[in-house]
Amino acid sequence: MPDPFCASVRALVAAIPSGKVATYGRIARLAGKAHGARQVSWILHSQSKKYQLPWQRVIGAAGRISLPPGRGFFEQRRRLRQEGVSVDDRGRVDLRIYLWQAAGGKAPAQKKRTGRAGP
DNA sequence: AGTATGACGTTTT
DNA sequence: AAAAACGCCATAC
Repeated sequence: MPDPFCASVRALVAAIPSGKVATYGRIARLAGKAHGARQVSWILHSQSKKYQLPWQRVIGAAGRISLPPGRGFFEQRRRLRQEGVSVDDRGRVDLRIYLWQAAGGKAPAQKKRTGRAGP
């Protein structure tokens, strides 16, 4: 397993807490490859079973399950719901609520004033 | 070695 | 808002 990227991806995915989700791109970036989203998906596809990874907690950046129906879409939806994640019938998840944000990874959002003084 | 493919993401219609 | 086009990059053949 001389592939650090692979190991990082596994560690990151394994670190996603139950009830939260992450996106392929996010994982890829944290693992060091800004454009490795596809590779993350490939890694999950090939090694999720072997390493017991919570692959269901990784979805597309649009907040939607990327897995095509017939390839595990329903299973992923079921698993997520079982963990308490609300999933739309079309596989949509509200990232504002369920997106996992690594501790210390992002600066705490400062107040984002609307720009115009209040009423 | 070159082409096709995909559990992606961003940009443009 | 939704769909298509384009870019990326490791595997498969």
